[in-house]
Amino acid sequence: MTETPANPPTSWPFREAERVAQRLARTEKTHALFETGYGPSGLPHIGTFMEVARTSWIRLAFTKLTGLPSKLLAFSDDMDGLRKVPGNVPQQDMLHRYIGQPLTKVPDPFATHDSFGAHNNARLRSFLDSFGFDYEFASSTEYYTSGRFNDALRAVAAKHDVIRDIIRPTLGPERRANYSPILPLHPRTGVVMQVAIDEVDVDAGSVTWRDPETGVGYETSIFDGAAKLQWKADWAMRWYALGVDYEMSGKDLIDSVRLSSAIVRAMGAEPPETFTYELFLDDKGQKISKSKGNGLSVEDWLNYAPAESLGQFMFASPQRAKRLFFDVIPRATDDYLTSVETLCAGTGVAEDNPAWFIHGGMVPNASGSPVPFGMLLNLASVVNAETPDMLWGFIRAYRPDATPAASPFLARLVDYAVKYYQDFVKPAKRYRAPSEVERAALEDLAAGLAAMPVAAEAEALQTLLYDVGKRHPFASLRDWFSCLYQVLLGQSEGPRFGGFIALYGVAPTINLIEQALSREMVAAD
RNA sequence: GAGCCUGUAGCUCAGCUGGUAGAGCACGAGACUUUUAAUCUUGGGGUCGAGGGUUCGAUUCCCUCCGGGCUCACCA
Repeated sequence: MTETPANPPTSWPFREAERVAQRLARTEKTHALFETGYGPSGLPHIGTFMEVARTSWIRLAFTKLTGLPSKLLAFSDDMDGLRKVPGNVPQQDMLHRYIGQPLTKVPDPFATHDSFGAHNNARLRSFLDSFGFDYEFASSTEYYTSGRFNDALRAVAAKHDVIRDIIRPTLGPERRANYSPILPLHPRTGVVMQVAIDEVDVDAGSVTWRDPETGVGYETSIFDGAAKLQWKADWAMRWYALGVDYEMSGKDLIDSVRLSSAIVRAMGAEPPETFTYELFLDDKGQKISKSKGNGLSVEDWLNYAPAESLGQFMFASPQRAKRLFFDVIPRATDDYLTSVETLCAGTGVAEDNPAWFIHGGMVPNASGSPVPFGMLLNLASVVNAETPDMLWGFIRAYRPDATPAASPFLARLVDYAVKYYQDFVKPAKRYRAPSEVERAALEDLAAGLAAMPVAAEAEALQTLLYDVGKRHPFASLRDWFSCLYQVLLGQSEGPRFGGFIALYGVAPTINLIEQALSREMVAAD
């Protein structure tokens, strides 16, 4: 039974799912296959997360829309030849000896898996698993060697020249001369050969070619992993063989999508629905690249905010070139909180709400926070939060009902806020050196604090501050408090200081004063 | 050369299927504070890049131009 809601969802995952639904209706399929692909060269990164998350949301929308079964296939191109040795792995010399061979033939430099490819596959899987994604892993090597691609490979061989002519115009003169969609593995060296194919025997399922270095001619089977396909043909063949219904990719692959689709059509099938997303930029508007190391890693993000906020960021405007750098984290987190709030309140169409997707189509019962993340970060900075406990002290003053038990999500945010403060705000602080008058007052304060009981009341501490300030020749008490913030906390403004000391501790505060005074001595030398 | 994104308040950006512009930060004022801050209330500020077109009506759709940026053209 299908309900027809008054306001059908219009969010992009539903628009995409609609296209998949129409494709299935056209092809009379009752099961949708979504694919995401991975280059074997790198480790999982933020783009990997993005692609799987977005595809999963479309899949969720598809399920909601049609009720039909579907699957997400995470396909690793692990048979690809090792092109160059990554600089950040051990055993460089060993790896250099395997250049050109399939990654699943290259020994694992970390010696934890059967091959480098297997190692990377395992990393990919544990990465995806850590987010709880629902997917089926596929290894290109396994698919090739098991013979699963054989029929499709024969179809490619049958259209060899057509496919070659589709790709050729897009190549430079050098590659154009020897291009073939079929790359035989060298029987002696195991290298994936990019050589001219002299002859294609469709019936035998073999190709003949010549080793350009030795001049020796070979006839190689195209089946069972004895050969693989060049990238664009490989993509097309995979779509064809598996019946992929949907795959998204970055705009850098626009041309590949076009050509691979053309190849599938040449083979007499319909290419999947595709979707092109924009690439991320860094804070200066430059493209994010793994090799440059700009931008942001998943680890970075998850260090300072919950995964839900990363999902929120990835949900918004997939076809827009968004800047992805550190400063977007707080906002994404608060955007997420807003999403949860409106979702729980039942405002708007649930299926258009990012939180609905992030929580797998469910309305979370208590994933919100009574205090926005931005405010927590601000507060952490203002009160120099060394520990979550300190932050909680101030939060309780503001929101008596907010406790870790009552707001578990807030508790997570508090931890993140403290970490964010410690790693980014605190190191950037500029501590001013005290003047002579201030120095004397601070020493006076330290002595006064030393005489206080360990568990001094905020009120008593405030009185002490007040007394010390009056005892010294400050133009106004305000100057005295400004001095405390600027010299002790490295900021122009701060919390009520008596309350701060009560939470921070008397002894640590004395330490703070001593540090400030000695810091100035060092600077004076 | 081919293609993509983008140009909305000082800054960073929201504005879904067209109906006289919104948020956060910043700035101004106020409240709470025996000092300050967080917080709260409130105010100012935009010819929505330019010019055409469709429409009763366009920031929102179409075209052109200008500006900003990216991608591909070796490999995947």
